[in-house]
Amino acid sequence: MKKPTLKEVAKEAGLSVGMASRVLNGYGGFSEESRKKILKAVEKLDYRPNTIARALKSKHTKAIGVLISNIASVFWPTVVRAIEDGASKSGYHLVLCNTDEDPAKEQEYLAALYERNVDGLIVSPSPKIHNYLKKMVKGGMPLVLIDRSVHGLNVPTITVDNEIGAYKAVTYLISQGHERIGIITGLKGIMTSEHRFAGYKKALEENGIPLEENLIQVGDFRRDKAYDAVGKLLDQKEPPTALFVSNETMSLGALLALEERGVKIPEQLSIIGFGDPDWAPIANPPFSTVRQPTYAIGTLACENLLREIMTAERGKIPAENICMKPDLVIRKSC
Amino acid sequence: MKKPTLKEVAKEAGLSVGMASRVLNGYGGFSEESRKKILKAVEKLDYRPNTIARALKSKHTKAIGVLISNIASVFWPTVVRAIEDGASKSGYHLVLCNTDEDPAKEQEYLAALYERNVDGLIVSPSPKIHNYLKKMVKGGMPLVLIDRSVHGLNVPTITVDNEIGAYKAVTYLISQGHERIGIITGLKGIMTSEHRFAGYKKALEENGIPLEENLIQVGDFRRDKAYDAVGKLLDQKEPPTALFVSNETMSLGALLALEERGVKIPEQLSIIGFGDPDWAPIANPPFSTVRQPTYAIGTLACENLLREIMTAERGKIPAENICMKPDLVIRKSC
DNA sequence: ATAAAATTGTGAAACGTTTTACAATATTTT
DNA sequence: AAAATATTGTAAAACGTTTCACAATTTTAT
Repeated sequence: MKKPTLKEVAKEAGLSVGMASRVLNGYGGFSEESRKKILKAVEKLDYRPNTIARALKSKHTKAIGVLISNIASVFWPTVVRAIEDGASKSGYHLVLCNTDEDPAKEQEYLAALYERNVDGLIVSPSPKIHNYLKKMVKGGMPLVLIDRSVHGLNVPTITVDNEIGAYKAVTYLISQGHERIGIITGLKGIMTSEHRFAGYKKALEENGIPLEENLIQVGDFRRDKAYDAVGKLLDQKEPPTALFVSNETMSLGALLALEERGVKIPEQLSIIGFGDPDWAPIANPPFSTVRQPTYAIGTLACENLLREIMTAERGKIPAENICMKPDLVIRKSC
Repeated sequence: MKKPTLKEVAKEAGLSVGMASRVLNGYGGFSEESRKKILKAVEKLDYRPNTIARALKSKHTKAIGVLISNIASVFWPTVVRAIEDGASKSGYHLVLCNTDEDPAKEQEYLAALYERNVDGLIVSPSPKIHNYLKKMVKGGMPLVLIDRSVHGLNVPTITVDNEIGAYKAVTYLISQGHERIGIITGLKGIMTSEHRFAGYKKALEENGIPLEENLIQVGDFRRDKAYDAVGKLLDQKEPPTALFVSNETMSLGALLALEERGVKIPEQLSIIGFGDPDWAPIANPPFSTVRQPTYAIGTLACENLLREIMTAERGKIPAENICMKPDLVIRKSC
């Protein structure tokens, strides 16, 4: 019923606790004979080390905290899966937290994970309150930023070149002859949104197309907002002939709105979205996107974090900053 | 740099460690005066309790393990999100594990989580090796099963009535005049697959339609297998006029194959899938499905687990067995 | 055979809490 | 004013490991 302890193992084997610990951790000296005795006792009692006690003494928990906005939102499941794959290979566990872009929630989770003594953190930071994050880094907590960087925080950061991605997409639309190109942006203040918008702007500018206020709809990464935005875009006197949407979830909302209004794609409106969800090929019509290497992002984040954790001289190594280039996947929606 | 300990707090406040602990946990007697002293010291040193030490003594970690097949596969992100929402409300953290339906992985994770002293487990069990799970339950580990039940394991179980769901779907197809109805099943040996197949069978039987071997394609829940299955189905002399697909991921594969072959839906082939992914409304054509209440499943699982954890007389309460009824969502693919 | 070195083992301290038993002090009752 | 009771506080024992200092024993070198 009760978990056997090392003490009981030692007793069963007729040896001391220290000895048992040594054998089990293959550290220090012991004879072949006592090794066998201990192992036999372990077997007999079905002993399992108590990670808690170990952590208390050894200072590491083999757990890493993952803070993202929402696991139920496209992009993240794959990233988290990649992180978990990497972590479990090295015997680490994932503690998953959803912040919903809410700085208060983020801080709460950070504090809790700190109390929990996780060995490191992979965080997609919310727009505000990075002070606490900085404090943790200063306090020696290994940290890797993912999807968004934080100014003044010198830690490994895995991002996607959002500007390039958006730029490529909009440039492609322009090359197809479009001049009135709408955009549904992401949540204001969030780095990815800003960069994607910057890419949009740059593409227009380079082609001498003036920015037009009412072609710019501010979204919030959620489906319904994009759905509404499409309405506003289309109900104008001079509606856009093409549309760039800033993330997968909003692409869904936009397509839904267009479907309902019976808008012919790409005849009446061309559309391209940031993020390449698995449904893109079977959308109506097959949906053109900017694809980010989701799994790779997770893998890199995990690798970098584990390296941080392992490295004794933490902080001395200049933080690597990895920016992945997204690809254009042209299907039939433009 | 170093985390301050309770000892240091006590020293700063000029009181004993025991006193500090009492104040912080609001337990036992202490004067208003010493309360203030302790609180001031906590403030000053920015003290944070060490969860590890607390867990070692108090025997609970405020962590729950979640074992699912794959977080990157539809259905699970929402379920996990729901679980996390429920857990965090009560101060619990989630340790996320992907088993890939692999009994070996499952067992490994279970053992690790046991060593980690999680307070409870939410598990979607893989097809084999439930012995270990049973052992853990006997050992007093609170457990809630999700999506699949295990014979002989008397614990709360949250499932979907897969048979009814499939039955409804296939019955609907029959009502539309179809007689040659194909199925792409899930992975053999997994309860959900079997039940969905049973529903398919039952619907056919009730309508006097004989089961036809070559209309039954065994899938594995993965996209590519479904893609191939569609090929095999369509290349027959007498291809089916309707198709039932056993999960969301495979629906994607099937639709992709149909799209590539230029099969007109629903004119040439009607199709309906188990599981209602968010892309269903914008598929080509809008995709009819059997919808399961994903978020609710997660919420219920979490509620039941927390109840198990809280309940002192664990095991005495007869385990609740919740079976949710899925709905048919008819769109335009049939 | 003795000294030196290497090996194998023991016991106890430490990790940071919670909690129990009990001591000291203050308050009430007679 | 003394005895009984209630209130605050302390000190120390747990929790289950790891690890350090050292004791006991064996092996090797002289």
